[in-house]
Amino acid sequence: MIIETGYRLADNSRQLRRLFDERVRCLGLTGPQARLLLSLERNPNENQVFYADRLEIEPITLTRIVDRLEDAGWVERRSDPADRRARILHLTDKSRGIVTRLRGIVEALFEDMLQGIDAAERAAFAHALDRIATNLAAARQTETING
Amino acid sequence: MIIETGYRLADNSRQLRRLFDERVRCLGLTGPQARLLLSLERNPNENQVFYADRLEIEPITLTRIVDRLEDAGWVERRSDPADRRARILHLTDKSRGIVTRLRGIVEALFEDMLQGIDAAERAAFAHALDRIATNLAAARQTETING
DNA sequence: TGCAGATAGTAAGCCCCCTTATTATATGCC
DNA sequence: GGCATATAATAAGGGGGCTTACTATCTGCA
Repeated sequence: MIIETGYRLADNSRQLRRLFDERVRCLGLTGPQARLLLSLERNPNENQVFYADRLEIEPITLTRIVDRLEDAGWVERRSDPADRRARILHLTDKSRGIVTRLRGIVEALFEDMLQGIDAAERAAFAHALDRIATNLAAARQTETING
Repeated sequence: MIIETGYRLADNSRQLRRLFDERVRCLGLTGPQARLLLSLERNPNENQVFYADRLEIEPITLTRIVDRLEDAGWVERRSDPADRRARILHLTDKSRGIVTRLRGIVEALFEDMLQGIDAAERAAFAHALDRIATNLAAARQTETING
């Protein structure tokens, strides 16, 4: 029972990720690229470390994503006048119009996902997810300290 | 609210995957390699297409994983006498002993994850996950037909 | 029988993710 | 002021995921 629940959680999120990737593909974006653009709109004018932290990926991983987005004109790196090591990321005119569509895709996706689940169930589900997030964070913390 | 729940689901599963990857790493295995070994024990004597289907990855992806597992002596490819195109995958003496430990890691992982969630909550959670799986499968089905 | 279409496995090439290591710059403390 | 430490970004290199395309083989049907 526990095993099944664990596998089901992992499977669901893989499907969720795939569906998102498929739906943003028609915009010429990969999933991670779209996630960065969304993050860039929600929290503008930050450096690369900030967004790597937000997306929970390593800075080097973000660097490569930004490389491709910059090549394609979706994103611009500008020097931070206050810190010569840092680069501030900016949306471009090209990408600014797309982000609205991305938000629509995200909302539709989550709506599709939760269809047929009523408010009470959704609340219980969200609560369980919260607890799981806490448990997983604690487990990783323990790992880091002991291992 | 919906958005938060969607993001939380995606985040949780990323954490779950990471924790699994970290815990099998001390055995000298990557996450996908460990998942294949577990699948290989549960359903022995099948060909590569079968396991690709089980792990929900493309055959070419499985090919590369098997390449590395075979190089490291964790897995053996044998010709299928009934179909000259196919290769049957086998555990080796080296890997057979490890799979028990892998099962223990999976059980502990899911236990850690669900800690503090009582039986009724777990059942409701599992039920919601079922519904979500159905919804996501339906959405991907629609996608495939229309797009 | 014989050919068309399906299937098993793999190659090439792209993107994402990581660990480890390097360079340039900031910061903190003596 | 000067040095140790921390931080921002990137490079190198490996594993894993994909799409597209190819070969070998099997299967089904005329």
